[in-house]
Formats: sequence, structure tokens, C-alpha cells
Amino acid sequence: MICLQGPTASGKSALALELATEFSCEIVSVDSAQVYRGMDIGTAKPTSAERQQVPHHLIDICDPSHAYSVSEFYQDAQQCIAGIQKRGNIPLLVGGTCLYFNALRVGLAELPSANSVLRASLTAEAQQLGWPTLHQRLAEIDAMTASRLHPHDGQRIQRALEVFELTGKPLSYWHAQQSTLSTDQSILWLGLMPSSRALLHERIEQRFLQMIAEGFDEEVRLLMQRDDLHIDLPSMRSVGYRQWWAYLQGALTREQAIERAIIATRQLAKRQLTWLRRWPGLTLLPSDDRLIKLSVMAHVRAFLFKASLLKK
RNA sequence: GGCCAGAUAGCUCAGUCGGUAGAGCAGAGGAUUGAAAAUCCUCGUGUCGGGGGUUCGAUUCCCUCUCUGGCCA
Repeated sequence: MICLQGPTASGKSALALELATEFSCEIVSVDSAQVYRGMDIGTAKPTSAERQQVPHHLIDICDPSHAYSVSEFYQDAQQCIAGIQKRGNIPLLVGGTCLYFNALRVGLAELPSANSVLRASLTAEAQQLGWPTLHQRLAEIDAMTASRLHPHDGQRIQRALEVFELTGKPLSYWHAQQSTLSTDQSILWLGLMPSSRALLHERIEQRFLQMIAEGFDEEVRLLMQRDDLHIDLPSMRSVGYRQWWAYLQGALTREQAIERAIIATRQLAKRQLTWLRRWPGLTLLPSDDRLIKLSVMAHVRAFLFKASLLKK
């Protein structure tokens, strides 16, 4: 299978479409926001025409009121991959959610899923005592995990305490139990790396303005009308949606929302690039190179040949 | 034209009772196991608007010029 990663606005989707038509692939989206229905413009989802041209998976599979997670992705993706291979096609995984890719690379420990009641009480406690205090408590039950977490990293401290509450065993215990993913197949890891940060920033800005021109405002208004959606949901915290929601509530001016959405997108891209730089075995290609398409094709062809799968 | 208030980091501003300065944001780097488009960590030398004066020493006090707001003509 082929995995294509890259920061937001680096041209992954277009490239994937080219690859898919050339090599009879089916595309699996690796994107924590494109899973949600009704979030199309702001997540830069492939158009319906594009989706008819090539099968796309793991898009529109979840309602925005639900919190999708790595583990769901992990299961969904493995099912997808198996199905695609059964059909004799090549799975082409494309996206920018590096944690999801990482789960495919190293596997996931067998852990309980989120428990909203526990989380609420831990959050309330943290507000009273501060996360550093809970970090100390974690240190008593799981020194190993505590030592790798910063005392202010509330989200991870909370998770570690949650796992202990639910299982009676520390998170580090479960991590140690984790078996490495048994991939009977080789994976081609490709990453798109913009050669110019300034150019990427320019693209990010242009793309967000384009989203507004295409009706992003209306899309967020529709989501806001639902009374089961709120700004603390993972879906609504997505880049762009969060800032636009604040604007529609009157917390920001339109100009401020635009500016902050663009800033948030740039910061997202930066975090994605951090993953890519230190990804083992990743072939990094310059995303803004004129010959990027050809060079990606060449890598894919060589990979398929090596895997003795080249049917042409 | 006159009066007043400003001019300090890319931006918004604080500050130095005279000993050459620091926050937030932006930006950069890093972490990343059921929220990940999330969450968290680290990183701050800049003619302190220009010129002159006082002083051992001026970004700070004084004079002057330039620019930007506001008020009065």
C-alpha cells in the first residue's frame, strides 16, 4: 500500500487523484476532519465528481456530534485496506492527520475509549487544583508516563489518569503490552515537503479566502443551527470552523476570524511538518516542484515493481 | 496655524525615580497512542522616531525637527 502525507494545502488530494487513475488505486482519506458529514468546504473535501472518478473511503462517515478517534480510524482503515486488496486494487492512503498514520505504522495499544463522565470530573478537579497537582498524582501511580508528560499537558495527564481509573493499570503498562503491527505487506511512505514556507503560507491564505468565496460562511451557519453541536466538540474545534463559529457568535469580527483562521492553518501545517521531518523511512519530495507528479509516479512505479505487483 | 497625546520587537503595548528594555500575539523549533485540524513545551538585541543639549552616562530629563491621532481656530 501507499501512504501519502503532507501539510495542509500542499496538493496531496490532486496528486492522489492522478496516482489513483494511473495505478488503479482506491483512496483512503487519513483526515480527522473529513470524516464528518456537513463539513465540506472548510475541510477541502474532494468534490463529488472526484469521488465518482476514484473511490474515496473514510469521508463523511461520522456525524459532527460524535467525537471520532484514532482507534476508530485504526479499525476503519484496516477494514478499508482489506476490502480494497480483496478487490485487487492498491490502497492509497492520503491525508494530513499524522497521528492516524502513526497508528498504522506502530499499532495501537489495547486501551479503553474515552469516558466522558471521568473526563468531566478530572477537568473539574484540574480547575480547582491545577494540572501540575494531577501530574503529581499521576507520578505516584505511573512514574514512567508522568516523566514524559509536562505538568501542564492537561489532555495527556487526563488520559493517563483515565486509563488507570478504568483499567486499574497504568498507561505505561498497556503501552508495554502493545504488539507491533503485523504488516504482511510493505508500505511506501511518501511525504510532501514545501520547499518554501513563505509560498505555503501564501497558498494557505489564498485557499481560505477561496473557501469563503465558495460558501464557507453558510456551511458553518447550518452547523450552528443544530442545537446538538457546540464549540467544544472535536469537529467544531477544527481549523476555520472554530474561528468562524466565534465570529458568528459575535466574539470576533469577520476580519479577525479570517486572520485567525489563516494563522491556525499555518500552525497546523507547521505541526504536520514536524511529524514529517522525523518520520522513519519517509521519502520526502518537494511539493511545489514542477515535476512533483512525475517524481511521485516514479517512486510509486519502482515500489510496485519491487513488490512484484506491476501488472501493466 | 495653535494646543494636547503618542512614536520602544513583524503587530499591540508595558517599562526604565537617568546605568542601553520585556509581555501578549505573530514567527521558528520540538513533543505527540481513543479530542490530534486537538493539546503541550522551548526560543526575545530591538538605530527605544531623527538631530542637538545637560550629565561620568540619555531610550528615560530639556530643546528642536519629522510623522501619527485628537481638540481648537
